[in-house]
Amino acid sequence: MTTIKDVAKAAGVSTATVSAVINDSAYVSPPLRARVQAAIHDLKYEPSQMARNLKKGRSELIALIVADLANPFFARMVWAAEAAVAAWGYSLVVFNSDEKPENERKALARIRALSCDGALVVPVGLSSQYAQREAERRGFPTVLFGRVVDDRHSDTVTIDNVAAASQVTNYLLDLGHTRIGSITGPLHLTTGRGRLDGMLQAMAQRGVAPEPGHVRSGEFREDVAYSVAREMLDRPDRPTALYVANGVMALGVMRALADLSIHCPLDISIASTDTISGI
Amino acid sequence: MTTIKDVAKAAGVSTATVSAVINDSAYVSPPLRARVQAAIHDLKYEPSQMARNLKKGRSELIALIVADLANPFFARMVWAAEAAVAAWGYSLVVFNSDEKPENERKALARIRALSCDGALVVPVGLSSQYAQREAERRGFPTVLFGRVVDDRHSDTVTIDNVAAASQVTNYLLDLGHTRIGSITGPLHLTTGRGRLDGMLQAMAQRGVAPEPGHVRSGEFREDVAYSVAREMLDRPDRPTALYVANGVMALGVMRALADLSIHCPLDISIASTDTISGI
DNA sequence: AAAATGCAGCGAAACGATTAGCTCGGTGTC
DNA sequence: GACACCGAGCTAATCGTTTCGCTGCATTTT
Repeated sequence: MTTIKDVAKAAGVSTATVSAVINDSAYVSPPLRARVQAAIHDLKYEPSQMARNLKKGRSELIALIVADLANPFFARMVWAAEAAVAAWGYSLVVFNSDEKPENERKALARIRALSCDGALVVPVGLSSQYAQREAERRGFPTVLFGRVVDDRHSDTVTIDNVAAASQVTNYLLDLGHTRIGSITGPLHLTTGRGRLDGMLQAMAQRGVAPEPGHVRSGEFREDVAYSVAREMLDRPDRPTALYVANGVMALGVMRALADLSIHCPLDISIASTDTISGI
Repeated sequence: MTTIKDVAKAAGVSTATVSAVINDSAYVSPPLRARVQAAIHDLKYEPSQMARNLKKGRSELIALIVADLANPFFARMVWAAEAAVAAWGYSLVVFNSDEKPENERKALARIRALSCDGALVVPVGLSSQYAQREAERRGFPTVLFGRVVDDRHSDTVTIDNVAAASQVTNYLLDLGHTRIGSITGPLHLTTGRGRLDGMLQAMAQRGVAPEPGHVRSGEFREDVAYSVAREMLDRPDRPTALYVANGVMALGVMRALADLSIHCPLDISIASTDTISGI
């Protein structure tokens, strides 16, 4: 590999001058600058990002840890994050915690080792762990996404899950449904608990109570939603409308409907938070 | 940050010994080893991956350049690639060329600068550019995925597009269809050209000729497929079956069908290479 | 003319690790 | 007892940059 020293030698200048030319960090007279640039070109020199990183203590790397890369919603996040960081000259390192705290922990360790300049994390959300981890994160730019953890020291981007669920439930109520069921996510996550709460609130406000068997929780997975839906819907007293916690689960529900020959929207209404294209 | 020197000082040994303990690269007597480990623990020392990289010339980073991160098919590739590299202790840096050669070129440059240890690339596929780039890539472990470019020096993973399209077309023919149309991808890509060729071959072998207006090409995009499908299908002489080049385009076609109140599979059969969940 | 100023460019010390080569004391052999 | 040998641990060079502080030289000020 050709280094800055080779370039310096070829151009008959010091490495400091080459560096100045590369980074435009100091005035270099036109003739020297030209010689340096010619040498860079001739030798096909490219600065080593690694050496630069070591010296500057920054890596121009941003990390993204998502809770489930197989979920199209989070896959879309990769797309968005890549575009954003690329626009600033950074590169994106992607990790999948797969909803496992252990994987998230490993990823965070690796991120520190790589000296990433910042991290975007969809936390797996066991708040106790975050408390202990908070100290480590202190001073390291981290933004939590989607799920709120009990950690008042981290910037977090999320939606108002309760309000969202409440709105969608009211919409179903307005359509005239009274037998509304729900398949929600894990209740230890705000995206699970909050959406369920919002739905229950909306129904309570209208004086409607969901039947016990019509409200079920599960993981944010297509197959889980499928099983739950098959079970819940394969009975005469099934709900006439279903609020499903997220897009992936809605897919599972749709598959269950197809298998049970229940037609949507003819026989049942399905609503969900965060749809994914294809539904 | 705490460095290897701090640890060495705290443990009363040289940095070489600390390094030996960390990497298990040389015998260190139990007492010293214990002291070093204690110091590492006390100081919460973590080796700087960057410094290590610089010295060893490897980054433990694998790059992935996909042609379109918004396409669920490639998003799924991110999932698979992340899992694979993580299993080997590497991390995945993701780039989106967005089907633009210029972006791909930039990503490749960045990958070299970051000293990634290898790259997985879904090439945008203008072969001329690859020829000129081949020299740069020489010696750099690169695997091309999905699309074959005119470059006999790169390892490539792909499917037999012609055979795949041929099979699916034969299936449609077996169902009794004769008015089969196709919406294919860009013809400068093997995933575009090959799939069209396979379809035409299969039809020719059965003595069936597609109608001119029933074979159209476009970009691998949902909206493009939608427009083309609307136009092609909103006529009385529309095909009774359609072979669509990929999953994203099939989504667009399905949307067009819904808008035109054409029912699938009642009124028309739709087949595609690489479905995406949700259809 | 001497002193002061400005400035282009250089030399060398970092950054934080790995590792080749050396030292130094203890064993084993003749 | 002299010699070679061995093995644990250290010293210092190295990876490829950036950057602080210095050197001369040319110009301006007194």
